[in-house]
Amino acid sequence: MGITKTEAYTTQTLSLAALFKALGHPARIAILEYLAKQTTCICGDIVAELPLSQASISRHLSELKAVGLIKGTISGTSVCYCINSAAMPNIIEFINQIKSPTNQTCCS
Amino acid sequence: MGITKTEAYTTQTLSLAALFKALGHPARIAILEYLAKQTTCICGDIVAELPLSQASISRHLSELKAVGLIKGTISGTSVCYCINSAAMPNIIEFINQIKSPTNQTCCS
DNA sequence: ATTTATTATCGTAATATTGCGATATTAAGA
DNA sequence: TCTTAATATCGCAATATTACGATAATAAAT
Repeated sequence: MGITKTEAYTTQTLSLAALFKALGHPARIAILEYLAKQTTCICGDIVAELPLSQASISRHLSELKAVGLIKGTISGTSVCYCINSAAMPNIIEFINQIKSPTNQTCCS
Repeated sequence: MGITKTEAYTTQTLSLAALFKALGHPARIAILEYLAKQTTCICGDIVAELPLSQASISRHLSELKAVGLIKGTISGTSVCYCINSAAMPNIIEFINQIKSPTNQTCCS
């Protein structure tokens, strides 16, 4: 990312930014869309869904997991992934706060 | 960002990712929080709000503007900024789609 | 016309991200 | 135990991001 002055922000701001950063890559959006499309957890066939190597997918999955957007459970030789709905309220709350009632006196 | 295989994703996935990427930096979160805190547009005093140089703030503002999260209108020698609520529905829709009814048969 | 104020852009250095092949790790099955 | 299968991690090269000082651009005011 280049140099970021992390010490200048609140923990909340930093964790929100981290959450959004994890969402800020098409492969990770695609992974989440795929997981959401299914009605159950996905154990193992995510690599086949995207045109990326197994190593790259694994990396993206671990980033999504690191910020709590997905959960993974080991199941034999494979891993079951599903979306962690618990991560969403923070995002929704922020967006609601942001889209709030600014009186658009000049930018209209 | 390193190399990203943009050609492998749908336009919608790419633009969602771009939107989230713009949100994925603490300075930009802080800018949006500041804009939301006000009841009117902000003309000019954003630089004083954050511990970044004028050049850096300007860059962050233009990134937010590029993805449509804020609007800016020139007003004399300064620029008036405010949040563009029109950008939010896409985000909310995606999050709602994502947090949807996965039967957590294994990841619980 | 000159100065002042405000914002944008350029150029550069430091650091982060992405993707992949290769390899390690872990668990199941023969 | 040896092999197979699935996922994770390492190391590297390519590229992107971030931040800043310096400077340009633009508009108001004198």
